[in-house]
Amino acid sequence: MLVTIDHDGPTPLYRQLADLLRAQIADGTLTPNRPIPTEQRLMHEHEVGRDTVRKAIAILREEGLVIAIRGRGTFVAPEKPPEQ
Amino acid sequence: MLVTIDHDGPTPLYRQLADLLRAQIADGTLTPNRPIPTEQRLMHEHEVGRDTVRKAIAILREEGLVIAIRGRGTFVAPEKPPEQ
DNA sequence: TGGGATTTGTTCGTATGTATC
DNA sequence: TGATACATACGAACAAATCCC
Repeated sequence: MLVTIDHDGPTPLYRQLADLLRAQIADGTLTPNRPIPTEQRLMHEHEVGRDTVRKAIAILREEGLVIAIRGRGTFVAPEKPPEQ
Repeated sequence: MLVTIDHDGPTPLYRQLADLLRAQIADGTLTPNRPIPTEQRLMHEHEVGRDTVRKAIAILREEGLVIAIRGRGTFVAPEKPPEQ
């Protein structure tokens, strides 16, 4: 993963991180029913605070892309059946 | 609770909110040793920012009406014994 | 059975930047 | 200039659920 967070740009960090994770779900780097990195890992990998990580994940949760379970982790949502 | 915050009037929002909460303590809507609504709840209920909520609560803290505890909440101060 | 580690959830504390009036 | 107000960002403490030995 070469995509990084721009700590200086105008785009909020939490939105950049949400975009990054969303892209990883879209391209298969993160797969359905499997956990995404923990908040701690995301904090350290991207050098952001927990607040930023949680805001990013909150966006993905609202979008239905991930499901967070206390004590277990946050998982990529099951694949949505193709709508017709 | 019908009292609302006037977002357009001349009175600062944080002072309106402080007045509102103080009134709720006075009339028993908020009771001693019990938590007042969280910052998040106050933000959403009154449609103001966190900054405004915290400024309002800061006033009540200075007045000794509430006590804030990190990780727990903000509580109406114990009843003051009648002074004689 | 128990206890510690992990992980997400909640809440207040603090600082900075921007915009508006 | 200063006060008001919101958004962003990091921290700290506590709570609850889960996992593992």
